Amino acid sequence: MARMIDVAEKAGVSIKTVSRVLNNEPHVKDALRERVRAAAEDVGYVPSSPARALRSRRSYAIHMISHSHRSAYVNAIQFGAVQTCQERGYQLMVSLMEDLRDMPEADLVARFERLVEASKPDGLILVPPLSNDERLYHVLERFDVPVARVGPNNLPDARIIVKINERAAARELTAHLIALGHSRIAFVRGKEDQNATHERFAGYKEALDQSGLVLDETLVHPGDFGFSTGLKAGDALFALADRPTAVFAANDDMAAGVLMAAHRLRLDVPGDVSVVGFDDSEIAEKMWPALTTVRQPLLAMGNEATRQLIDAATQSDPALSGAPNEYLDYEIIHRDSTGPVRQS
Amino acid sequence: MARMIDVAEKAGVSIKTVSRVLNNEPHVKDALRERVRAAAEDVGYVPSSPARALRSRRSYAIHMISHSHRSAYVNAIQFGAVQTCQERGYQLMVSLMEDLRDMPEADLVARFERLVEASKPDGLILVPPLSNDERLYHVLERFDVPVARVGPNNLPDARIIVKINERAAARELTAHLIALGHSRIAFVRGKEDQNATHERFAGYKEALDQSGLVLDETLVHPGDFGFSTGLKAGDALFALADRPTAVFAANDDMAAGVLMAAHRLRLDVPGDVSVVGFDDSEIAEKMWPALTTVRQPLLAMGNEATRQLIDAATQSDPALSGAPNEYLDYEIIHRDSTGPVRQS
DNA sequence: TCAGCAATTGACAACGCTGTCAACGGCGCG
DNA sequence: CGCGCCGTTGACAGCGTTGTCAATTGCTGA
Repeated sequence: MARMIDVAEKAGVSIKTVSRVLNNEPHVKDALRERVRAAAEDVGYVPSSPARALRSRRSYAIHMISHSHRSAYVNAIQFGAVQTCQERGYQLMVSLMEDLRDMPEADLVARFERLVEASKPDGLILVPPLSNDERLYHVLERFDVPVARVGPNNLPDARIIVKINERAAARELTAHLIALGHSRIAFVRGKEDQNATHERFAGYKEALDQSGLVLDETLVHPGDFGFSTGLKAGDALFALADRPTAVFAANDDMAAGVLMAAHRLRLDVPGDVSVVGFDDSEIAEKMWPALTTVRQPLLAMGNEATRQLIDAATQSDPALSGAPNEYLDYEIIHRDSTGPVRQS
Repeated sequence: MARMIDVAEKAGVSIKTVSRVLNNEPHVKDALRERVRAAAEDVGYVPSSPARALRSRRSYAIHMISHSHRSAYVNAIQFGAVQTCQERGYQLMVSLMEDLRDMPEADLVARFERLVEASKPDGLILVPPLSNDERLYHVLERFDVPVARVGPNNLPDARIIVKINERAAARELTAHLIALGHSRIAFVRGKEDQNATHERFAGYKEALDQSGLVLDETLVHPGDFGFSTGLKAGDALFALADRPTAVFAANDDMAAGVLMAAHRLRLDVPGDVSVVGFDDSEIAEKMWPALTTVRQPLLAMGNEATRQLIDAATQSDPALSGAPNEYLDYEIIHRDSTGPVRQS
């Protein structure tokens, strides 16, 4: 309701001075600065973001794009993103993007053109599997918008990446199982087009190698990160004559499926079989038994992605931005689904 | 990049005509309309939303505000909201709001002033517990912005409400337990400041009354909708000399806690005790045993809230809008956590 | 004391769009 | 045949802000 001119009149200055004060620009005497601030407070001034965006070509908005598949993982990242946006006076907008593989290149470009051109976000946040999509990567190269990618990533020269060392985490978690005496450790893979599947599997394999164990291909099962494929994998694995004593599911949802398969067969967890997951999503501690898993600092990842985007947008010099893309810390969460292998 | 004037030049018309065509306004000959559309397509025109918003005072954005506590419930509603926004060419922005009770009235007003004035959303979506907050209700009355509230609601004359009949659902679910032979049915309450707690409890009580059962206050336990209070309630209830044979937790997360308490005591579910929840959140089918619960059409609720807001913003005549606030359909989902009472 | 320069302040245009209103042309009707 | 009306189209202003640049002020140093 109140506009800049109202503040200007109240303070007895020009509207440009008000603009300067409210944007913390230099070249205003401190006394005047104070007077203007007081006036703004007085009339309850709130800047109009459309006007600002139109004139300054900065929208003070970050746009997060996720695959059209709900997940606690994405939810947590988004939550972190909103937090940081709010702290810094930014807005978070969210969009869904259906499966990219079914979309012709031209549509994809058009889609992003609309998205980027229309609302001119100051930054884009991409989450898996979008964050590691090669076509999308190339399409976005054409647009002049900073992009932050969350999750494991193997794209060339992608600027802002926020991730943990999934391979090391998987290695560590597998090593833990081995230390408990397990040698027949099954693995349930996730979606094959997601980098997480490969990183986590690689870590699993490295741990086996380091302990001199051989990878038994019959213990590796496909999956899609969904509960039902975990269930299916569990059914298959537990039907094996020589049952695994531990199962590493590439994420928590599939671990829940494995647990259910175990329960149905009246197998004791962790007595008969240990189960671990990955992500420490919300359900991990709510399962029976509570799941040993790898905690990803998803909130912090959302925070960090947003922070870096805002910094990039704020600093005029792009060379300044970019705290190097180091790994965030993960943590192995020990709960009740793992135990020493049973002496038989 | 391409502006309206570029389209206008390409089509050999004035920019106002282009505006008319792209906004589907009348008073343009069909032939010309086609020519303009083709030109727009040709130059890859994308309207600038800041400019539109500035001039027309419509932002084509919906703002969803949620409590700063992540939940699958809110996530699902938001998902529905984005879907509909995207279909209708709107943007969804999300905000967090910390606990209102700790906030002085003045701060609350200021907060919303900033939010509503700055980005001028075409509508606000409120989810529990915000959607039933009385102070917030009064604050929002002052602003000229349509508000949609999701979830059970007892505020006076609140315009757009999207909900299911929680009381009837709770009654039906309880009746189901009674039909299975249960008579000692415990209830775990949620947060006391949320309407859902009271509606669900009321339904539970009505079912007992209708079957001539008396409500045993020792079987009613407090909670806060969180897993850990469910666990605590379960511990307490199962320690009772005369244990309940069924537990109705006011939401799924608490039901998961009750289940864990049962498992720890080596109680068989549903053999020794039946457990039900409410919401059919994502974890319901992933628990052991899979949870019997009430499905809320959360996606549809998000869709509906958004649809009504957009309709209200689109139609100039406010009387036209507002399909009356009827209940959306719920569904009792029968899974494996309920069974007949054991003959002893 | 006064030129010269930096610090401060303001006037004005412009961002890209839509609302208002005027101009134009064709057509029905007297 | 001419008047007036309606359906089309366009010129122009203005939404609220920031960028550019000029004007003013205050201060330093010769």
